[in-house]
Parts: sequence; C-alpha cells; structure tokens
Amino acid sequence: MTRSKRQLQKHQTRQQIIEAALHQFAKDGLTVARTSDIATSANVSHGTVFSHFPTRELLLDTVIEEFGMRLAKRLHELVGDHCGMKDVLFAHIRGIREYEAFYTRLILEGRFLSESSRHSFIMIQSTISFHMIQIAEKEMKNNKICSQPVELLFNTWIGLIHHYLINGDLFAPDGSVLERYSEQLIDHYLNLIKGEY
Amino acid sequence: MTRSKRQLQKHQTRQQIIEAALHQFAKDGLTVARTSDIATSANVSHGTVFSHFPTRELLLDTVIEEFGMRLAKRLHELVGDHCGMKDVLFAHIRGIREYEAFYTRLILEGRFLSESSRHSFIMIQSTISFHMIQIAEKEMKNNKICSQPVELLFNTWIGLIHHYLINGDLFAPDGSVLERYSEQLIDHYLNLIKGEY
Amino acid sequence: MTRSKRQLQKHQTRQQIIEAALHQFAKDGLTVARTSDIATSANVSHGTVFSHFPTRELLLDTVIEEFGMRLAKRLHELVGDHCGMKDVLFAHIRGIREYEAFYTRLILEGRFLSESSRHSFIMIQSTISFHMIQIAEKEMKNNKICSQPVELLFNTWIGLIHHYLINGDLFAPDGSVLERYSEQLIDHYLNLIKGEY
Amino acid sequence: MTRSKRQLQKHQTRQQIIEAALHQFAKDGLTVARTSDIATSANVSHGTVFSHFPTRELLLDTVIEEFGMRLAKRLHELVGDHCGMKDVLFAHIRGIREYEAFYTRLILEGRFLSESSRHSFIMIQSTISFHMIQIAEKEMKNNKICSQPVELLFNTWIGLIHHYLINGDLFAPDGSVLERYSEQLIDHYLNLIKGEY
DNA sequence: CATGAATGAGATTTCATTCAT
DNA sequence: GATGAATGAAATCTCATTCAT
Repeated sequence: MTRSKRQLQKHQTRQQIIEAALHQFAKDGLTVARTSDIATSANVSHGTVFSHFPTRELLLDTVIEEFGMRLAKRLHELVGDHCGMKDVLFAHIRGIREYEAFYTRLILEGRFLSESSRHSFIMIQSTISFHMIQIAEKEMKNNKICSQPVELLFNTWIGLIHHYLINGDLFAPDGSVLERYSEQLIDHYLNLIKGEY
Repeated sequence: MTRSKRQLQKHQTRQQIIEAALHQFAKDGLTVARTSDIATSANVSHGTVFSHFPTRELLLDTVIEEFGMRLAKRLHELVGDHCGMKDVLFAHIRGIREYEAFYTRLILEGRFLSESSRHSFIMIQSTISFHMIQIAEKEMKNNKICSQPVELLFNTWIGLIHHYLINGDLFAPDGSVLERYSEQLIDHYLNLIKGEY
Repeated sequence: MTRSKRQLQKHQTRQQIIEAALHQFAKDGLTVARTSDIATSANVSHGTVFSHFPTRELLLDTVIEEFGMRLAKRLHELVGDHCGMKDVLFAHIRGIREYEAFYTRLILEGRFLSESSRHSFIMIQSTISFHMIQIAEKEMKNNKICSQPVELLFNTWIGLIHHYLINGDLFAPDGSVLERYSEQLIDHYLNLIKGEY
Repeated sequence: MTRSKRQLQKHQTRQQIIEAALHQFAKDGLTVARTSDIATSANVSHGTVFSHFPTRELLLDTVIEEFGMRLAKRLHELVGDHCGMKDVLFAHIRGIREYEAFYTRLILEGRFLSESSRHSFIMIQSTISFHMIQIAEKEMKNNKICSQPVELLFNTWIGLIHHYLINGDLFAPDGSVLERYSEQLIDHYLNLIKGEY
C-alpha cells in the first residue's frame, strides 16, 4: 500500500510533465519549447523532468506517442460501425479539435523529428486514413461518391484540413479554426467528391 | 564615380547575402539556419551580414520579400491572358518548383515569423489566389467547373499542393514532389471541380 | 532480540555498501564514481547509502579506512618474523595485488581527498614502510644490502611499484601489472640495493 | 598591417587562454578545472574560450601538447652533448620544475585522457627516456654504472621522481619538492646504480 | 530503517550581435 | 564598408543530497 501510494505519486508527476509538455510543445513549438518551461508549467523542478525522461527527445517522443494513443482511442469511439463519409469527417475533426494546437505543431514540425517520433506521427495519420478509405471504397460502390483513387481522395481532405490548421491565425484569429469551419469544409468536400447520378 | 562604384559593390554584396540566405534558409530552416553559415555561403565575413541587415530577422524579412517578388513576377510571366484553369495550375506549380525547398519552409514556418514576414507571405498567397479565382469565376460561368465558393476552391488546391510539399520526404524521398506529382494532382483536382453537364 | 536482529541487518547493509563502494571507486575512480551506482551495485536504494553515510565523502573515508585495515592485517599475516627483504617485498606486492585497482586509485587521487582520507592513506603507507625499514636496517648491519638512508630506500621501492601500477594500462594492458612484473621488479630492486662484498 | 595587428591580438588571446588553462588545470586538475574559471583567469569571456577551442577536450589537448613542446625544447637546451648521467638527471629535474604542478597532474590523470592527449604525454616521457637511456648505455660500457636493463633503470628513476611529485604536499608542504629534494634524490639514485670497481 | 522521487546548483556548449581595426 | 574576435545570455543535462512515505 505504501508502495502503491508512491507509485501513484510518481505516475501523477509523470502525467503532469507529459501534460505540461503537451501544452508547451503546442504553444512554443516542438523544437523550441524549453524543458525549464515545461518543468515550471508542470510545477516540478527542472531536474525532475530529466529524472522521468532522460533526454528532451525522449520526452517529446513520449508526448507524441501519448497523443497518438489518445487520438486513436478517441477516433475509435467517434467512428461508429454504420457511419457514412460525413460521419467519419466529423469524427476526424472532433478528434483533432481536442488537441488542435499540438496537432498543428505536429503537421509543421513532424518531418524534422527523430525516427521514432516521426513513426508515431505516421501511425496517427494511418489511423485516420484507414477509416476514411474504408468508407470511401464502400460509398464508391454505392455511387454515393464518385470513383477515384482513394489515396488522392484522402490527401485532398487532409490537405484541406491541414491548410486551415496551419493558417489558423488567419482563418480564426481568436479561437478554433476547426470549430468555425468544420461544417463548411465538410460540406464543401462532400460536394466535391459526391457521385454523379 | 568612386561612390557609385562603392554603391555597386555594396549592392552586389547585399545580393550575395540574400542569395546565400535564400539557400541556407531553404536548406536548414527559417528559424534554424545560422547567420554564420549564411556568411560563409555568401563568401563574406560574418560581420558583413550584420552591416547589411542589422538583425537576423530583418535579413529573413528581406529574403522572404525578395522571394515573394520573384515568385509574383514569375507567375505573371507564366499565366497568360487567355488561359484556362489547367494552365493556371501548371503555372502555379512551375512557379513554385523553382524555389520548392524555400517555399516549403515558408509554409511550415511562415506562421511564426515577424509581422512583416508574415505579411509578405500572405501577399505571395494572394498573388496566386488572384489568378486562380479570376479564372475560376470565368469557368464557373461557362459551367466548365461547377459552381462553388471560390475561396474554398482555392484552399482545396493550395491545401493539396502544400500537403505534398510538406510531406515531400515521404512522397518523393529523392527529388522534387512537384515534378513527380504535378500532373496527377492537377488531373485529380480538375476532375473534382469539373462542371456536370 | 528484535533490536539486535535489526542491528545485524543494518550492519550487513553497511558492509554491502562498503564492498560495493570499494568496487565502484576502484572501477570508476574515487572522485568520479557515482553514489547511485554504488547503491545499485550494493543492491540497496540510493537513499540507503545516505542513511548509512551522511555524505559521499564520509563513505569514501570509511572505505579507505576499511581498505587500510584490511591491507594492514593482510601484510601482518604475510610478513613473518624471520623473513628477509625479498620476503617483505613479495608480501607487499601480494598484499596489494588483492586490491590492485583500488590501491592504484588511491595513489592517483589520494592527495586530493579529505584530511581524514588522506590520513588513512598515509597510515597505510606507514604500515608498509614500517616492515621494510625494519628489515632494511637489519640487513644493512649484515651488509646484505648496502648502507644508505632507509627513507630513500623505501621511497625508491614504492616509487617503482607505483610507477608500474599507475601505468598499468601500458605495462600490462590486459591483466595485473603486479602479477606480470613482480618478480622482475623485486630482482631488479634487490640487485640495486645489495651490499658490496 | 591591420591584419597583422588583429592576428597578433588573436594569437595573444589564444596564448592567454592556454596559459590560464595551464594554470587552472595544474591547480584544479585536468578533469575538474572549469572552462569558466579558465576564462576568468585569462581575462576573457566564457564564450571566447570556445571561439578558440571548440571543446574543452580540444583545449586540454592543446595545452598538453604545448606543455610537451616546451618541455622537450627545455630539455634539449639543458642536456648538453658531453654530459654524464648526473647532468641528465639534473636537466630532467630542472626541466620539469618549471611546470611542476602541471606535470604532476599529468602523471596523475594522464591515463584517463583522450587518445591524443595520452599520446602527447607518452611522447613527453619518451623524450626524457631517450636522453637517459643513451647516457646509461654509454656509462655502462665505461663501467661507471653497473650493467642492468635500461628500461628498469629508467623506470626506477622516473618512479622515484614521480613518487616525490605525487606526494609533494607531504615532502614539501610549502614549495617545490624538486627544489628541495633534487640533489638528495640524484645522489641516492647515482649511488644505487653506480658501477662496482 | 529503507526507499526512491524530487531537488537545484552548476558544467559545457551555441550563436546572434557588437565593435575595434 | 568589410572584417572576425569577443561577448554573454540561454539551453540541456548530471548528480549529491533531502525527505515524505
């Protein structure tokens, strides 16, 4: 029992650091955010960060992985079995919205991260594309959406969403771009890909 | 005369620095490239960089502005008067391709630059959108492309292109993504937006 | 009874720490070895080290003292009553050989330790010199070794041995210098100091 | 000329740093001395140290090499052509005496330095042994010193000197051990190795 | 008494910027 | 105007030590 309390404490600190890092990385950038700021923001000493994560890179890896897992789980919850394309797109946006800032940083800086972080990020994208492509193929058969390469279909959507996220400060200076544009973007996208009958 | 010779010399050095900076910023990133590397690459001393551009930020601003002007000029040359959507898209890609690396960096890091750099970047985007939107409106009237908000039409294209550029290392590990995918992307996009008649 | 059991336990832990420290200090150096490594090597927690030895310095002091006592005892066993110079030299080397690495560290770093550690180390040297000088004086009378200041006689021997220990990596890259050179060094030394008759 | 003044300045700063480092390494130890203390002691900013020597290790390498060259040069000056063993020993001690503290640190810590520093140190030792062994062989032929392996002869002397240096604080608490004991040590050593005739 | 998470002082290194030449 | 040596403010990471459990 004594042990479990200590373990709990440790786990809690670890989570605090991860949460603070998630916030700081989102705010200042994956490559710019300082470990000392993360420590301050997590209400622990600077040294404590390194007692949980030997290097900054390892912390970042962990944070990205954690984010990936949360997002995957959330998407899984949101994407029901019998849903159509529209539902998937909504789920996608809702899933991302909870971590909008961090996800945007990941789009921007993901390319320059360590092998393992990069891998985590690619996994995250795969999770999203998996659902979309599955639905797309089904709806193409039904002629609900017109036949075309699923890869391009997916990339068009992702590109559109990322474009709005990346330029969030222009599209929605105060607040969430996703919140503001999700409906419009989904409608537009569905209109673009809808089948002709 | 002596003075004008000096001024010429000065102007030449300035251009060397800008050129070198363009190269280094593209190669190492807008926030990461070192002023000392730029100096080396420009064949001038480190100090000289600062005698032409008081701060690193000012140099970056200048480089972005310069890039913007060149791109605008190039696009103007490439986009003829009587051209259709396809021609504009091709022109767009061809214009960007000459500075693919730098342009990609701008997409990735543009948001976090100084007010004035950010402004330059936005101007660049406007130049591109101006041509596209003009054509789009014309072709919508002709029913060549289906009627829809031009803003979204433009953003879909930009998002798609940017997505490929940002993930260039995945889509085209060795070489230019634009070279490899331009045709495919243009065809796909035109197919998406084509009018139904 | 319970108390005595606890005390036993405590004493045992203390000995484990001392033993581990002896090993780590020998391996990594008196000033470099980490308390956390000592803890790990002693199969106790890092904190336990400090519950037995308030500071790292005190632990080091204790270890050196312990080493001194063991060496003194060992030398006492090895040096018989009726032995000659050769026997003493052999005993000396055999005594040291058991702790070759630690002893070497002591030669190298002993000078920069705390007062008390330094004192312990000097005591160790005295133990050795005591035996040598006693024999030397006897053998000088017998003309077995030629007459000369005992202090210098002793220092010449010590210097020679220490030189080989300090440069062990050159003289015996894999293995014990003492094992490899003891005979040769003893013969050489005896030859140098032998009486002329 | 302007250039030469700047170059002179730079060279001077470099020398100041080397001199300060020589002093600090001697005082605090090759592995312990702080770059910031060296900077302070050299009257330059901390950054300046790194603008001349990219890493601490490179600075140490340079200092050791510099020391080696100075010592070699000094020994060369001191060791005449027609001198005997006694002269060589005196020269050796006089050469070392000028850098007594640094040389002592080198004995103590040389083993744990980088490959190149270690190499420099070994070169230094070789310089010394070269002279001694040459003389020794000549004097053995003359029967001035008794015949024995030159390697051991050399190591006995080196060991003796190093022993006094290492324990300088005991043998000569305030001042130079070499100054105090050189004569006595040389006499003793010569006596030990003298030929029997 | 043992534990081990948390602490924080300090060490090396980087790099935009300044300024004497 | 050009030069490049000097500057010094960070940033990451280490480790002896403390103290709540």
